[in-house]
Amino acid sequence: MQPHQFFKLLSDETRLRCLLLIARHGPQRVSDITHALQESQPKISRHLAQLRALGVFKDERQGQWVFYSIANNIPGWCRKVIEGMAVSNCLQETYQVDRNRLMEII
Amino acid sequence: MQPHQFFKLLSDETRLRCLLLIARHGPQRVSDITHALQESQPKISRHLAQLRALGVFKDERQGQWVFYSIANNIPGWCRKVIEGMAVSNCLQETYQVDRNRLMEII
DNA sequence: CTAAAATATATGAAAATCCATATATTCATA
DNA sequence: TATGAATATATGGATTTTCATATATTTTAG
Repeated sequence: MQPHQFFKLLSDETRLRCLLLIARHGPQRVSDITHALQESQPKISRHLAQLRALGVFKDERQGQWVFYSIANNIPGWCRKVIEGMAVSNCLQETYQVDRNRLMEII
Repeated sequence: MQPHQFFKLLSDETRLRCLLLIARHGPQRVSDITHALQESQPKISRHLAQLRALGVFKDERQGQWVFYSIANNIPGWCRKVIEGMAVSNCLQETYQVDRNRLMEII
């Protein structure tokens, strides 16, 4: 994965919201992410597929649900960016609202 | 500056090459960046303008030349991403070639 | 000193490409 | 059949790039 490809994933706010949610709350079902972000299911599915296509996410079916999570073999520099974001104060209200909506249902 | 906006800047390889070059070699003239990256002058100029528009770069005219450099008031989390990249092993051959071409002329 | 030429950078306009989204549909599982 | 997830298609819009040219500064010729 080339740096500019990884950053392109982070350049879309929907993908960034998915990533941050999973970075902080672990593996999640598509339906729960869809609810947390209040976006359409196809939209979420497409963005998750992009994150998976570059190896940032992995997916795992469990019965009727598909769980997405951060792939365990992502490069160290990617992990550093993700974790750096999760702890920095750069995160606006949106991201907190997503987390709140998620925590209400899991 | 919102995280996804900053990452969008980094999502273009030309901009990323400009940024890394300046992160590691300090303020540079447009013409020298153009030479190091072997890209057209308008192309470089436009990408530098984007980096400046979001406050990542500042520019300073010195006579006939314009020097671009990293703005001194960028958010800490941006600086961390930039510096993290500069020291990581994520950088491919391209970036090293840019640096070599720059060092031949400065 | 002045006018013209050369150099450095920026920009307007057009073309080409890429991207995100919505809707409808399909696939997979229970 | 009902639910959850993925995909096909169409479309609007954004982004990138190029070409030609404009602007600003410095150098050179007269």
